Amino acid sequence: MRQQNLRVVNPELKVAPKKKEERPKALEQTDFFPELRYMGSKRRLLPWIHEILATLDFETALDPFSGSNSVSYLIKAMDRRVVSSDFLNLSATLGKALIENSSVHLDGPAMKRLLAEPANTHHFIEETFSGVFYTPEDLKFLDRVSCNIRQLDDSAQQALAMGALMRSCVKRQPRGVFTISGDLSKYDDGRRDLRLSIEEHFFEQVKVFNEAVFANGRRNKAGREDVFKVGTSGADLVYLDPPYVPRADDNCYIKRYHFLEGLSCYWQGLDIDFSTKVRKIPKRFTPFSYRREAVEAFERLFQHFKKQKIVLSYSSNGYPDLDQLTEILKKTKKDVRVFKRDHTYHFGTHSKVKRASVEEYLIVGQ
DNA sequence: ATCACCCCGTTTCCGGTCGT
DNA sequence: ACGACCGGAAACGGGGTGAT
Repeated sequence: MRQQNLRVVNPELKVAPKKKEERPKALEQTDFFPELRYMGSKRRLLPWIHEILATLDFETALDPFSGSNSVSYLIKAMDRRVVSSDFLNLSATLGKALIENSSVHLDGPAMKRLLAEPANTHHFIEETFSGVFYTPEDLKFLDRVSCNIRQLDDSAQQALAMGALMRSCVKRQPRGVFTISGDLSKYDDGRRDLRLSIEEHFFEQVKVFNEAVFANGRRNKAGREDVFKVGTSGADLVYLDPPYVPRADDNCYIKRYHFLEGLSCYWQGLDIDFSTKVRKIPKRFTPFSYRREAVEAFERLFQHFKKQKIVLSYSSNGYPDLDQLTEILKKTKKDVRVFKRDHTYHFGTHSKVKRASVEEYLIVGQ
């Protein structure tokens, strides 16, 4: 405890607690959300998104680009029914653990089974990623737990354990992306997360995921659907956070998170490209990644959700630009409003390099 | 209360190939 | 020639923490 805290202060005079009381309950719950270091994550924007969602009348929300599931988590915390989906299995897994699951935890018996030495151990991860990521002990541990996860009876427990395992892997990496490999000692700045083994992380992350589980009195769902195949019946709002075409770059999530996507299904049915240094899996197609197809993709997207209120998350970095997007949205929605907010990246790159200041948008159409 | 030091993010850059 | 695409990696300052 700090010295200053020992000073006697009249609690009535303190201002800070008053502020705390004013913070919405839903946002308090989002403090428990286990963030991945995920590209495009809206976690820091959750208070702003909450503010705008709170003005809208809806009972059931779709989140078909769920990603890290942070916005689904927020909407669940706002006591609405949530249907979360993504075309990545890692996102669907996080959704099953934190959105669909309301009550299941990883208890003692489950942990015992997860950590047991399996009868017939597979060595796929150890054999494939030796010298690429992690230590041999870490890789052996990943093989062991991966095998044991599939032996659990409860699918929510499986998802929770996989979520904890994925977050352990992310924390053990010096950067949030799986594009750097080999000798990563130059990135070692002494931080605690790099000193812990994946096994040590796993124990911590199981606790974190257990504490993140909550119920909101609704039957929430999480799945892995293409956005154009997501069912819309019964939903009155859709939150859309599609990948966007960057100005001069790509937005491929597989290239950054291939390891987590593979891990989430133990690379079942996935082809590994051994010509790549980091053992990548094939990129998955989405029209939102291509300049040629993005405009048409948005037209189809808005058409697909023509009966729902649309809340579209977007940034000034993207193509097509805000004006084009609002014009497209006006084809299916009478009332289109744009909320803007400056987004300063807390971390990141190249302050010497000139770049357009980024504005985040929420475009609401109803 | 101040300040040095530690932690750590994630977009953007770079150099290359491919397709037209 | 040109832009799209791809694999891979760098950047550097904000914010937290603990010692003083």
